[in-house]
Amino acid sequence: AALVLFAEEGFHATSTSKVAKRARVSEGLIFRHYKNKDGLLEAVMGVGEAKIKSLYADIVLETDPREVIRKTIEMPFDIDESEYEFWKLQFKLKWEIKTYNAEKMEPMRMALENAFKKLNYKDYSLEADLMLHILDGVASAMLKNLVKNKSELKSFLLSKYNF
Amino acid sequence: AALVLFAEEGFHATSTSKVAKRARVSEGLIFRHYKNKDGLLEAVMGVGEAKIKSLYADIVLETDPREVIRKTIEMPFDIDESEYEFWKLQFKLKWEIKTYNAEKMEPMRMALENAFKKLNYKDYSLEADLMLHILDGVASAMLKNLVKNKSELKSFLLSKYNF
Amino acid sequence: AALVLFAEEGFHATSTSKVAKRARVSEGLIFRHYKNKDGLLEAVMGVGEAKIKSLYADIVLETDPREVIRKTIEMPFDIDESEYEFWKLQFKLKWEIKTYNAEKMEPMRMALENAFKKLNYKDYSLEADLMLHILDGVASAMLKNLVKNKSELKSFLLSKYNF
Amino acid sequence: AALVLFAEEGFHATSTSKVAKRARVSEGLIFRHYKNKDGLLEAVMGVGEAKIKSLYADIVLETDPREVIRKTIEMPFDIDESEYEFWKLQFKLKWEIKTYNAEKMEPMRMALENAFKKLNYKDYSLEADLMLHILDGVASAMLKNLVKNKSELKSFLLSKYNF
DNA sequence: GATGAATGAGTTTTCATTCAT
DNA sequence: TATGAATGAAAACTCATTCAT
Repeated sequence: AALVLFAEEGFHATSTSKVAKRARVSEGLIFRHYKNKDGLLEAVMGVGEAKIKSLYADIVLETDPREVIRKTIEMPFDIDESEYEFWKLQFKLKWEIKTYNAEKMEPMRMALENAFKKLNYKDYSLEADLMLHILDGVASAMLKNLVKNKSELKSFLLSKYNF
Repeated sequence: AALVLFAEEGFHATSTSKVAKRARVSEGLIFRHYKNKDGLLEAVMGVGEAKIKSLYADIVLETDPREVIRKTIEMPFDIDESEYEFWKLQFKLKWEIKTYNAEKMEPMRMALENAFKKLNYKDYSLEADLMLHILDGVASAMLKNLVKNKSELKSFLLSKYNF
Repeated sequence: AALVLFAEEGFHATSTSKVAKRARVSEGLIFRHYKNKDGLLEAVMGVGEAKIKSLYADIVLETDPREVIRKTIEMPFDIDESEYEFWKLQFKLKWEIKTYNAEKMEPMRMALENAFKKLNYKDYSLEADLMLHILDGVASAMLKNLVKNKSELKSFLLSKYNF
Repeated sequence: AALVLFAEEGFHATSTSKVAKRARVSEGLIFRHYKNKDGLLEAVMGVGEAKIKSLYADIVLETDPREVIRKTIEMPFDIDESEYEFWKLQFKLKWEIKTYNAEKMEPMRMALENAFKKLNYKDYSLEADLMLHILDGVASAMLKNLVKNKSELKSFLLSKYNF
């Protein structure tokens, strides 16, 4: 319940009472389980952390450089719409919470850089950066429901990298 | 003051009393001028609206297609750091506020689409979309201070479009 | 403006800003003229005082006892509907304001008592009291728009006292 | 606590903080239980509603017409002084609150009308109306402590209706 | 494990009042 | 005489959090 509400309205705009009502439990129970509203947020983000890591793992462990790039591009398009709320929250929090750590991305960046290097891209480091920015932009747009035809955009992006 | 604080902490996390203190006025004055906390937000966004429109105008009125693309790419890099707070707010609000309208972008998109068309890009419409997504991603990263070397990234992006 | 609003919404529920807006003057002006919100109330009531006194005068100065009673009964029915707001305020204030003095009524009561005495009513003092209570009740009902047919009620009341 | 204070000072002149202090609870609790200050008022009035209904019931269900009239006249005099605050509030609210419904009185009026009819009063409807106005006036005066000798007034009134 | 009554500090908002112009 | 910007205190209301049960 917290996940959905935090995603919909934002962390600060969501009261614990709202969360409790939506979850159909007493407000007190939240604090019994999570100590804090912040604790609740951490728990919600913890679930995310795991999800994100498993997503990245598939890419980071990939050895074929072409596959690294393909999988990276496909990643945002593979998110099931049922998980949009969850991801919306993640993206929102990157703006809302000071303590949101950017280092989470680092392994991904390294994997990408490596892939571009192996494929003899000149500015492999910049290529990696740019790709992450692109995917951030694309994912943002999709989560805000601003992309009408996703598969079209996906094919287009892939074609840009010779797929 | 509201602009800075809303950008720093988010709209909901900023109390009107904080705004008043920062602005060195009484809290009451805020409500005399803006009626609501929401009214204050609207006013702050109104300033933004104007700024954005004038920025877009330069691009939308440009006739040379190559120039349209160059100017578009350069736009996020031309933002003065003193204006980062303002833009951070705009980007944050796109997530936080339900009523934030996406149609603001439409003229820009049309200008880009046209430019790509004139330059004989096959998927001109998708090219326009993608460019906007890229710039959204790049700008986001810059506002979050995640880009170390901006000019390098700028050149790199320009080179991708043959500049 | 104050009169109307105080009557409609009550003294405490009416803000000076509302009064100013309705009167189409600045809020400051109210305080220039009346010093206080209480001062404004006093001024409004002062107008009332005069009105009431002149109404009473006609009865108190009447020498014919029958006429005293007739005039007293007719008094609430003779109020023009345009003055209802004013009287509503007076009645409201009797409940709302601690300092509302009941002695205002005393001359009237004396006049009535005297009249009943002259007409050989046994309990002339109680007759006077009762008549004032009746008229208070009747006037209240009329001001609250609870009386459909006023002239009928008036005739009925008069007939009770042999008119 | 709210009942007493609303009665003493009026609804609008009583702050929720005053009510909380008097009730020796936190201010927040008021809003937890009643949602609004208006909600609190409604609750207070709800208690009144019940009280009033039970009072009326005794009269409305009475079959002997003489008894109906006697009981009606006696009603305001039977109010215990400990309940004056409560009734003061009811009377005050009739002026202060727009939504105060007059239909509450209707059953009483019908009972009275019927009684007068059975007793062959010519203008039975007007007699009923008048009696209610009288009692309203008498009760008002008593609640404002304007009646010195209540039992005297009561006997006097009863005698007027041949008791 | 779960509830719900209760709290205190804080938030938004209102309002009477002041004051320079 | 009149305005309107400004204020400070208080009002209504919210909310994270505690605690006895």
